[in-house]
Amino acid sequence: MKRGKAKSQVVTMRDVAKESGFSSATVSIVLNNAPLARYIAPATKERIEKTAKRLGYRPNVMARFLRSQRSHTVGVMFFDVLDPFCTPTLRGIENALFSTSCLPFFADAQNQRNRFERYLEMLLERHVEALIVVANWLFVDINLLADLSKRNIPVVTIGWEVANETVSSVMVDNEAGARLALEHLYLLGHRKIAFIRGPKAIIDSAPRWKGVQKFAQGAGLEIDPGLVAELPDVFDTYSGFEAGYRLTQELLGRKKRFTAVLAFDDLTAFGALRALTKAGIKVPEQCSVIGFDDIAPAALAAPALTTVRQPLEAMGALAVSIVMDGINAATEKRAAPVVHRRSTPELVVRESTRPAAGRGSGD
Amino acid sequence: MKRGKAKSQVVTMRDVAKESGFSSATVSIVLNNAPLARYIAPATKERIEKTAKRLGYRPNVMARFLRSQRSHTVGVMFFDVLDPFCTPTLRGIENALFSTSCLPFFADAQNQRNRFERYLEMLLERHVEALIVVANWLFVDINLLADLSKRNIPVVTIGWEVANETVSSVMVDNEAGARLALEHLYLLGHRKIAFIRGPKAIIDSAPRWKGVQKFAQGAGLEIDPGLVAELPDVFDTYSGFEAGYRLTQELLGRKKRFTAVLAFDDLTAFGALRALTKAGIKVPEQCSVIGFDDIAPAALAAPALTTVRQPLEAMGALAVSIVMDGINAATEKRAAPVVHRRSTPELVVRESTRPAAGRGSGD
DNA sequence: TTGTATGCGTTATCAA
DNA sequence: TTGATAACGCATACAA
Repeated sequence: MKRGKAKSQVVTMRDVAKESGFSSATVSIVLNNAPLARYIAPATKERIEKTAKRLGYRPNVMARFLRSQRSHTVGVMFFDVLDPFCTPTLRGIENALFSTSCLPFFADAQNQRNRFERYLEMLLERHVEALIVVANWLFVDINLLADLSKRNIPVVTIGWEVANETVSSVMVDNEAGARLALEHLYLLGHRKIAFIRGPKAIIDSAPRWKGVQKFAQGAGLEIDPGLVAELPDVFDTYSGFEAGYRLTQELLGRKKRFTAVLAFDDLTAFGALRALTKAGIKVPEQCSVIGFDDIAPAALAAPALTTVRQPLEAMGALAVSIVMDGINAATEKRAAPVVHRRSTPELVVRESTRPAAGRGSGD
Repeated sequence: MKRGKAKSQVVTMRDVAKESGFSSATVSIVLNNAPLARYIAPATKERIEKTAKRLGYRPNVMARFLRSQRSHTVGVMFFDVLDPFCTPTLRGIENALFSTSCLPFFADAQNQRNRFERYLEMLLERHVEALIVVANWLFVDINLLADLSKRNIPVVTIGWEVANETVSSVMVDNEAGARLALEHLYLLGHRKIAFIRGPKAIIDSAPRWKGVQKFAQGAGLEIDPGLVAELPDVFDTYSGFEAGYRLTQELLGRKKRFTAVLAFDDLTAFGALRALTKAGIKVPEQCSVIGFDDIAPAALAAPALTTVRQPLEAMGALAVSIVMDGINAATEKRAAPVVHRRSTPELVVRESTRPAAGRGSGD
């Protein structure tokens, strides 16, 4: 009944229609520049557009969804957004999404499975057109994600790969990255190198170690098992730091000389850095340290950390382009191809590495 | 016409109605546990609920919005999400929002005014029920936000305050924080202290400096103008680091002794740390450094940074509770109160500060 | 070149 | 205790 203007500050299409003197069908056609707009008189168009602007009309995405079945919305789910890995990835996703006029829903599982599931539910209730999962370690039932794909909702994971035929993924080329890191140390003359391997449960660990082994083999570098440590499978956000610290102390305790540490990731490297510093060993003068990831603190540390950079922003953008392809495929009733992309890591040389001390320690 | 079951994997309420043999009205009443559900036969309820579960029915939030005018969605807008200030804040927001079953849209202005405006537009099109703005420095036309408030969309800013009667805000008590920092140095015996003040354009700068001055006055500590530097008004994400580095070098160049540096924020402190290290001055042995914010890298640095902690997660949660009050007020047609909250900072003592060197440098 | 009518998935009002 | 029906804001098929 009473359409009180008291309540409704929101301008609807009907308001524009009434005000401009045309039907809402015409208004719809004009404002959306639909195919039929070809046949609308220019004067009409102009009048409608002007009143729309004057009234401050804004299309209602939700009402539109009811007809078009398009929500112009995607879900972005993090396993743990506090992981420094996530922020640049998020930036990359946001940036790429911006030009598609899709808006992302933000969800953070906080490494809890039930939160993950609840968020999946909420995302589904809101009919996201795609889902991007930024993953680090938590293990989620693959079927949950596969279910989405079956509903024709494209899913892509970043930093984690599902052994599954229905979910796309974007990961850095871990093997190449590890090779880059070791090669760097090798070219600086380091031969006694300590390694802190990643936890078994993390998917990146194996390929990184493989990269190390392959390079070592090719270069004739011997990996001393006495200089190899491995991170345990515990996953608080910053556990890598603590563990890196502890393992480096332990390595130091073994009384085997080493002139460089190759850490699983930057967090571990920071832990190593602190342990070395505490032990009175100067980095990089007496020992070099190299990390992996290039998270923000790497550039801030003193000494600034040499590391292998994951192109996280680009990976985020890549993920967006993959799901967008999927959305377009779905719209055109084509099957969305599932792809697994590998991005190329890059060596970033800063201050924590330098040529192996001539004589003095090594050899 | 043909309602092909080929396409629609989505279960609607009508599907549940058809399958259970009741009308969709009844289904709606039961599934929402509406007041009328009191009068529905238990057997009916059970049957409906079972079929709903069996079919995997999920309410469509958008369709629901059309009737209820509630989108169960809020906007979270960042000026620059790469600022380390943002991540914990985001976590706090997300965490508090989770229990309200509102889902946040993520928007990042990347410090660009036009992006900010475009996102505002997109958020409005999606009928967010509230807006939380996580701000650091960019200056946005206040009226844009005030407009939202006028539409009964509650707005709260975190880390930035609008000189305006319609937008709520949450900030740390900068004055108290600065006092905490200086007091810490003072109690450690430092008397020759260098200061790096914040940029004029940042709202936090003035109150922090006021806190410093007040404490100095109260304690009879002299602030040597020759030991005071000020960050310039440039705002790339990490410009504070560079500037802190440069200004510390300059301070060092003035040849005036100082035994501690009180930096505007952690980024600046990291810059100072590096400059000191480069100059061969050991921290904290020869010079203490204190920051402000307690961003993640502070705990990772070697030495770990002593700083004043902003309770960012709590601030995010507080912002959520403010807008939720606003939403509830709007629902009940009450006026939403505008509030300005100050959160209490906390001193975090780590490794970068220690008692002033007995003799040797100071005095 | 433009208008009318219908339906998208829900919920609220009214009848039965 | 339950079922028709209308309406939310929009876009399309069809009519004019």
